[in-house]
Amino acid sequence: MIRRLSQARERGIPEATVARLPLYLRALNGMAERGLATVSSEDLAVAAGVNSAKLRKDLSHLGSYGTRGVGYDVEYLIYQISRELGLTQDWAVAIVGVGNLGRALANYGGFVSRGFRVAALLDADPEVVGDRIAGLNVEHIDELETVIRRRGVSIVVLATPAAAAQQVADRVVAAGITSILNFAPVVLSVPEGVDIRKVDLSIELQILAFHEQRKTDRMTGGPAMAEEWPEAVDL
Amino acid sequence: MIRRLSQARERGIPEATVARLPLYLRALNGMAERGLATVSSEDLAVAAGVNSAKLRKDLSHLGSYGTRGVGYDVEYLIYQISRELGLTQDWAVAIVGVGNLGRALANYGGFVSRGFRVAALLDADPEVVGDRIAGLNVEHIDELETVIRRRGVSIVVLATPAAAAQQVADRVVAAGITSILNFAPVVLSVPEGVDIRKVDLSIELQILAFHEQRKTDRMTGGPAMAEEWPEAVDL
DNA sequence: CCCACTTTGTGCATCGGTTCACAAAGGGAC
DNA sequence: GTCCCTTTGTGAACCGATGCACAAAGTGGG
Ligand SMILES: NC(=O)c1ccc[n+]([C@@H]2O[C@H](COP(=O)([O-])OP(=O)(O)OC[C@H]3O[C@@H](n4cnc5c(N)ncnc54)[C@H](O)[C@@H]3O)[C@@H](O)[C@H]2O)c1
Ligand SMILES: NC(=O)c1ccc[n+]([C@@H]2O[C@H](COP(=O)([O-])OP(=O)(O)OC[C@H]3O[C@@H](n4cnc5c(N)ncnc54)[C@H](O)[C@@H]3O)[C@@H](O)[C@H]2O)c1
Repeated sequence: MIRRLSQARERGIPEATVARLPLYLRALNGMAERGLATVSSEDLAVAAGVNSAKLRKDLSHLGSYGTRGVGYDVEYLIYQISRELGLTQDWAVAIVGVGNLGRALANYGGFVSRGFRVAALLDADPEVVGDRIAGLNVEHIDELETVIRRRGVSIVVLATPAAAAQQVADRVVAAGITSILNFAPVVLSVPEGVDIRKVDLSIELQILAFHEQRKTDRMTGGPAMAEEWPEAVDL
Repeated sequence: MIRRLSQARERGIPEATVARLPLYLRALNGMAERGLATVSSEDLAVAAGVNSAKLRKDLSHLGSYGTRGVGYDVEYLIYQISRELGLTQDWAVAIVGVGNLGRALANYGGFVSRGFRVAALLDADPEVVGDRIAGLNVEHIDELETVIRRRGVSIVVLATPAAAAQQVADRVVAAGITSILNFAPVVLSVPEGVDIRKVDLSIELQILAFHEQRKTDRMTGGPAMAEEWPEAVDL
């Protein structure tokens, strides 16, 4: 029987769901390696660290791929999620800014594993340009447009200093890129239609610090309520 | 006049707000450097890339620190947000797993700038132990408990391979740590009360790929509807 | 001192996302 | 074929977050 496309398919998958699909995919891959043929929403939910009702609702947005009384076919679900995420094609990624972080990313194996391929490394520093890292030549940022076109790059990872990030982002966007992963601690401004995701270590640590402070406050009997502004600063 | 503590203070700041405070703080620091004394919610919102009503509501959770008709005092607001986030104290951070990524993190300057201090580097590989990185000796993972206690570490950054992450997390938690930033692509299971934040490159790329696919699909006239499962796989 | 102007702080409607709970679907035993 | 058991898919209630819109508060000018 040809499976009916649920009306949910095509008509926008919720953003929160999209963000969890890679998690399910990772859990499923682990299960496939261990030779499991089917999995229940309950088991998969546990492996992915989410609630099983949420998992079922998420999957229902892709279509009706489970079998009541049985669960989901592991391989089939891997294929469906991969396809939905666009991982059945391979994506050429360029890393701009080959410093501490850029090098770590370039050398990172887990990158390649799932549809992503580092296709170019670019930097502005003549000292760095020409270096061979993870089998790739570091090219000069002046070549940006050419490299993007020639290698079919569609995702750019920004690992330059904060001061250069906006300027590089502008060039990258002008070159036709619409997907950017930004590691620099700045709010990038880009035109409508360009997707930016950011990874910000410092923000993550600050959020942890906030909660950590709450925990220790609670133990030591609450924060020092008095101290609001140590030396009264005239507003 | 002593400022009244709003009832919102102390009684839980929304998680979404907490996640944005570091953003406001960063924008404010930039403004302070440029010598601005006060800022309106509108200007600050633009600098932080959010809606101004949201910004005002966020700040209102900390207290009533603005002046109608004028805006917010930059220095004062920096202090209030810093205090709320717990950045007026300094936090000792340990990095476990000193490979590609761990090294980049250890060498990262922006780390120290705001209340965080890398206090220890730990690894299991005898080849790596003893290396001097960013002025710190890499210590053996066996010393974990001692190092955490002696240096007053309260936040641990996990940069080990995925396979080791859960095991290391267990030890770290047993040593009394309740805040972990995890770079390994695994769902860590930890007891109630332990906060985990994760940074997952691969997930970010997959989310970008999803949207990128949608964009190109739209241009090429929608996805190939027929192909649902290339070679019918028997369920 | 009053008035016009600016900008905050928030009540309220709305929205997206989560969770519960259950009817419907399918499998397997006999 | 019938019955029982398991598990999906989803309606509906709920919850937190967002954004509009405006009254209240404060500034500065005359
Ligand atoms: N290293 C980390 O662990 C870490 C963690 C979090 C965030 N970050 C952020 O990631 C970014 C990179 O960090 P890093 O430690 O690798 O810095 P880095 O200084 O080691 O490397 C930056 C690289 O970008 C290059 N560059 C500068 N301007 C450029 C331009 N216009 N075009 C192309 N390349 C340019 C430099 O030549 C250098 O090689 C920074 O914004 C940093 O704040 C780094
Ligand atoms: N490098 C990247 O750009 C990148 C990006 C995203 C995610 N990650 C993830 O970050 C983690 C680290 O990546 P990497 O590239 O630095 O890997 P790596 O192999 O270069 O480094 C891992 C380090 O952890 C150490 N280690 C192993 N077991 C340990 C244990 N039980 N206790 C303490 N240390 C132990 C190893 O000796 C090694 O030095 C991995 O989980 C990886 O998937 C890395």
